[in-house]
Amino acid sequence: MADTALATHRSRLLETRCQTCSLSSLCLPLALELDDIDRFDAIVRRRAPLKKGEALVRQHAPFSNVFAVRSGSLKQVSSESGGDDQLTNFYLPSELVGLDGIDEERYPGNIIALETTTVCEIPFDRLDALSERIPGLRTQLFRSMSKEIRDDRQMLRLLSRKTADERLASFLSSLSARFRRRGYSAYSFRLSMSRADIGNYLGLAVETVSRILGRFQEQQLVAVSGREVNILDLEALEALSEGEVHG
Amino acid sequence: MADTALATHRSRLLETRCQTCSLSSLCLPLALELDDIDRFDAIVRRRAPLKKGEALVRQHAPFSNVFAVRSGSLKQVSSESGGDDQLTNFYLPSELVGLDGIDEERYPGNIIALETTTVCEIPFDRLDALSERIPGLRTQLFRSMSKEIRDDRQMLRLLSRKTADERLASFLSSLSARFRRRGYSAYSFRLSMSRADIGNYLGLAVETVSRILGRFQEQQLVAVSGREVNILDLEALEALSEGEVHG
DNA sequence: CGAGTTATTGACAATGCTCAAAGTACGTGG
DNA sequence: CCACGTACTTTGAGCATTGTCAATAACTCG
Repeated sequence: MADTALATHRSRLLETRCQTCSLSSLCLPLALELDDIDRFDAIVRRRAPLKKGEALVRQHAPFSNVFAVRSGSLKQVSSESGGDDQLTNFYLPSELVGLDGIDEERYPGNIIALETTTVCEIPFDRLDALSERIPGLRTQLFRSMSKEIRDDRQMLRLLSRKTADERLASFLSSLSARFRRRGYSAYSFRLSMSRADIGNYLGLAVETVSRILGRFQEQQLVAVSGREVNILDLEALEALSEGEVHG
Repeated sequence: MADTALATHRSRLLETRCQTCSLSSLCLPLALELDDIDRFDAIVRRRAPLKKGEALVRQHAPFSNVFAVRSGSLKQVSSESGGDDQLTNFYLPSELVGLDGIDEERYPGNIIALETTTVCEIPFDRLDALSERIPGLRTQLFRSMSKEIRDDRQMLRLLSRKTADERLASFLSSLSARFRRRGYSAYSFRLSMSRADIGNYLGLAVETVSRILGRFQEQQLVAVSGREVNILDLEALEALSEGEVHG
């Protein structure tokens, strides 16, 4: 009995250690030595899964942790006075959440689970301290932030120059690439976000999202059924997303 | 003779040291002890001024330095295949340029001087190493990057939700605030960027920028003459930029 | 199974873009 | 210092893309 409990306990610990985590090659400790991974592991806190719709952090709450997504997905929504929300990001497994709160020491948006989602909680002050002793960790942190800036700049381009069709095509091919990178199918996946979320993120009305998805289907680019997506012609989508005309 | 040369040399050194720099309260070493400022100072390289239109860095060039603007201003322009450029940022004195190149080890855009501009060049590997020994410097670096992410998210909101009028109003009041923070007039300044640059940045056609600036003038919000701007009603501009209707 | 949310579809309107042309500022060289 | 060429800015007219409003259809989950 005690043996079984212990075994269960140990296996639970094991499955929640960075070294055995399937995301280790994508996540923050990706470049670390074994010893360093252990040190990093020691400051990480595992959390109970979030249910769909639950908030991981609330806008304006004091900043103290960053989070790495283990499974599921989240959205970040910033509300301004006037009730118009802006969805600024979707987060998938291995991605780091909360880095935009460092500066003002508050989280700049609500982070909401789109489905059942588990995250690792990483106290930022300890991460910062550890990054002093582990240069590789510091590098990785700088890289994550730098990448986030670059991604946002891509998004600026999307919002300022792309047509509605190009935006949807970008969105789908980018999701496809992100899933592929994580070992999932690049051609067949389920959207965890609503059409309204997609529209909000892409700067389009829900109706436009719906219409264009319909059109893509007619054009045999994708097969969409509710939130289930099958990509039929990834190349064409990618071309479209870069503004190349299609026949 | 030798004395004079030495004196000149020393004074030139003095005027280009962080401790005597008028931007020290806004720039990277803002929170450091005197000793640490000296250590930071030692890795900073001063550069000959850039002339208007000159490139500080070219897109895709290998990343090695970040830069702090000392005087003047710059724009960042990313070109994608297909010749459509996206202007992603304007940089004013004390701001840090190049942080978005860390991740890919290439600069993601051309950085072009909008007028005669001087910058401090900071080798990133040395900055990184120094940030190991000076926690306050590391904190400041994280903050700068975090702020850049937050600013970009604000920009996403602007591009995805704001009307052309709101965008221009945001642009002007944001510039006003940035000048004020740097000790310049918040009400009277000269735009170093062209209407085309503004339009590109805000996701608008040049013609729209011109028309709306004209309308703002009719409405007595600003007085614009070429690139010279006088803000007549900052409150109204700020209200407008948040989408509040105006009479 | 039914209430509420989410998605689709249609008709119409508006904001901002494109194209075109003229006017103005700028800077370079004579 | 002025003249000229170039680049930048303004203004007008028509139009396209996408948003808004409205109604219906399809899920989702107690």
